[in-house]
Amino acid sequence: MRVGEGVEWAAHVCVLLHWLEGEGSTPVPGARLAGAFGLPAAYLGKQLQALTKAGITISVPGKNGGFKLARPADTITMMDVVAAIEGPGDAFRCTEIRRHGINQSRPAREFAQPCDIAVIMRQAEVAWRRSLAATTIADIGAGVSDRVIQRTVRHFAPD
Amino acid sequence: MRVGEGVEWAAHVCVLLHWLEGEGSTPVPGARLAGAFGLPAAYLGKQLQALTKAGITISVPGKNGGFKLARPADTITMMDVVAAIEGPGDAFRCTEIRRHGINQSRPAREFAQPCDIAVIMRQAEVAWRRSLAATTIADIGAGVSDRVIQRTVRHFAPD
DNA sequence: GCTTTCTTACTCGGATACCTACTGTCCGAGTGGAATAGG
DNA sequence: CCTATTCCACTCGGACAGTAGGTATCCGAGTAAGAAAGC
Repeated sequence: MRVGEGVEWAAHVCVLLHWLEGEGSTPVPGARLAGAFGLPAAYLGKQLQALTKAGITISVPGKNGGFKLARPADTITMMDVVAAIEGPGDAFRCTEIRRHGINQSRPAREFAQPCDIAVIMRQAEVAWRRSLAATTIADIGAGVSDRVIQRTVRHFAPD
Repeated sequence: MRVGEGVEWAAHVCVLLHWLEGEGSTPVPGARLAGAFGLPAAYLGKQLQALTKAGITISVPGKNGGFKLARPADTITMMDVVAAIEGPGDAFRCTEIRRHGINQSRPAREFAQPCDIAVIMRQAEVAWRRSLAATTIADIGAGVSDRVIQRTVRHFAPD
């Protein structure tokens, strides 16, 4: 089991976009975001596409275009970001192997209630999701000192 | 994010081995276990190897050999099984991208405390692990009727 | 000086290769039991 | 009849391909700003 690298990238990007947003703020180009973290711009673009499709960011085309958060940072949870990048499917997928082999000729109604193992795996996944949903993008930067944030923002100030 | 199919197989196998164990019970060959669930025997063998390395099962070589649980089923948690198959590594791995890009020339001591995003991802993973560790192999079969278990055991009775 | 048009540079978006890791398979080493030959 | 030996069938174990999904890259469509020309 492994979560893709894109999740880390997307989360950092969302936090950065949150720091940069304000009155009359302009969208931030994907290449600029990539430069901020030393990431390959082309591939980060793919993740930004996913965030946009999920309604987390908005993409603005054309000159002076770029990306910005689609809604307030305190309404975007880490779960939203993870789901946007990793996809909606569950991590564990029951293939109902209990029905194969020696039980393949059994009537389907004997398997009416879900497989216990699948239930347990699902419960664990729900716990994981709940934990991620408890934190928003706005929460994440809370522990970072204002000076560090200001220094970061200054890097993106118009020349 | 996705958990390998082997986890489902390993869990079912452990439950089955639990049902089959008893006074003077003989080890169950891997091919027999595979047949019970209609799985490819060769590949299931790979998972059984992992379970054995993790100390969950014991492998007995030679004629009348096979696999059996290494310890009481109520001391084997689902977390143990998942860790044995998926490996010990964390699902989320922080690559510290905050240090790259515009911050690459900053002194290391500015990043002394861990990245907030990594902390959140880790917390979620701990919740997942806790949930899995709360259920043992012995618990899983509890909801299954004795008749179904007896029927399954009979399939493995000596000819 | 103002408006309209055109050019241009910059942006995202999807289509296209690459590569790791999971999935699947095979054959050899080792072991225990059973048959057999000898005492 | 009992015992030691040999053989053999059965088991696991690690080494070897195949494939799906994540990683990385590129080039084209679209847009808005700005320059330039006309009124």
